[in-house]
Amino acid sequence: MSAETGLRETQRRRTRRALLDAALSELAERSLGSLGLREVTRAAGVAPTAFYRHFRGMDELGTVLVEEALASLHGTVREILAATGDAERRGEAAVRLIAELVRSRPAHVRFLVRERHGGVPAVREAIAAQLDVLADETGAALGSDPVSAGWDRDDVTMLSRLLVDHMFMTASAFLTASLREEDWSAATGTALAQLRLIHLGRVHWAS
Amino acid sequence: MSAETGLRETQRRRTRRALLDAALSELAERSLGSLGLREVTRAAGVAPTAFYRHFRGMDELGTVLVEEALASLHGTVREILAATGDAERRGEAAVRLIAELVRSRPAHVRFLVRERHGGVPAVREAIAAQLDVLADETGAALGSDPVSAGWDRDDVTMLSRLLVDHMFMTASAFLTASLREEDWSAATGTALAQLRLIHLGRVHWAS
DNA sequence: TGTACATCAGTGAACGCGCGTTCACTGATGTAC
DNA sequence: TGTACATCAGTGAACGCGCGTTCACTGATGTAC
Repeated sequence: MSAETGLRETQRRRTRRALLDAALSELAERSLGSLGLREVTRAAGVAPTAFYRHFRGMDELGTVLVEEALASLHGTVREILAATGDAERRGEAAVRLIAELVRSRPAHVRFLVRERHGGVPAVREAIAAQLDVLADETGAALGSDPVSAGWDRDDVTMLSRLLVDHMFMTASAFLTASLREEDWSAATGTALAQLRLIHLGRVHWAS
Repeated sequence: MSAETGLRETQRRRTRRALLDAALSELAERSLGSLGLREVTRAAGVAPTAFYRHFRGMDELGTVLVEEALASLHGTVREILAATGDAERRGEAAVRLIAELVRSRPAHVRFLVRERHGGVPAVREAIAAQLDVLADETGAALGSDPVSAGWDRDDVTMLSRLLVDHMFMTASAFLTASLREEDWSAATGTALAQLRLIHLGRVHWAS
């Protein structure tokens, strides 16, 4: 088959992944700006010098993590926007999909939440730019929703931003709650109620 | 007068403040976890060893910054909750007070926004604990508001959290917009519209 | 299939550097009489 | 007010350490014939 790859390439990819995973794992309790190259290679089980076979430096590894994490998020947002049914059902789908993202890729989500306002300008700006894109996509989806018929551009924008920020809020709550099932369902309930309240605001909006 | 202090004490306080201010200044583009003791003393214009006359280490300086920043924020929240008038007026007061806080203490606000989800557990937890207190105070204020009469505890809590998170959202938007007057007024408009929408949700809420 | 050579992911030693922390000190400020 | 002593904020030298980066290397994998 055409996707066949040699042993060398397979091993190369494995090491690269080990470096990225080691970094994500270290980032559970640290921030990107304070993470060192030697810490990553130590956690990945390779010599420090092996790092340079895969990345120019920590900045480049950071960039790759941003791309990976944003791809996960982007997929989830598209699924949320594609949800059908009444407002309550779509809200439930949104919260469920966010919960699934946090469960399946906790390190990616934590990375985004932490570095969104974090101390590495390039990473912060890359996340901000992608959130603008997500807000635009959300805005486009809202535009084709009868509830928002006749809304002007600024109002759609302010609602999109509120929803995107609420998604982060919810993701962050799930991360904090991730240990106790009881906290997890409380976070779900809170997020659902907030979406319900925002929806009521939309229904009665008159610009 | 009893508040009289000697030259020595005056100079001591000045150096301590210089260290705190130097740290806040460095934190404009960095995160606390990646900030070193020598960087702080260099920026403050004192020898590295002078640091130990004031703080046990960087952790203790971080703790003091948390206390200072949260005190600023707490004051603003109390003023917001004390605002009177109809919903529109109270919303305007809230956004104006947040804007004033960002203008008067940008470094404190940036510190809170950044370290709220940042890489130093002790700082993150101290901020989270204080935000719980602010949410409780907000909840108490909502409880004595006719619009929320008859709301159950969980609903008041979810709204308080939404409002506190929205305050952070708004503060963060002001920080990002701080350079251009045009962006600043756009951020004000967005925040006001979001509060208006949330208020509409409250008015039509039925648990 | 077997052989000879090329590639290149990962290694280990070595480097210069800035870090946090210790220590004994200095000299201005504070205090007792 | 003047003198003798105590305090203590800030200093500068020194330390051991882990960092990022360089370099020539090794040996398994890939390729050409």
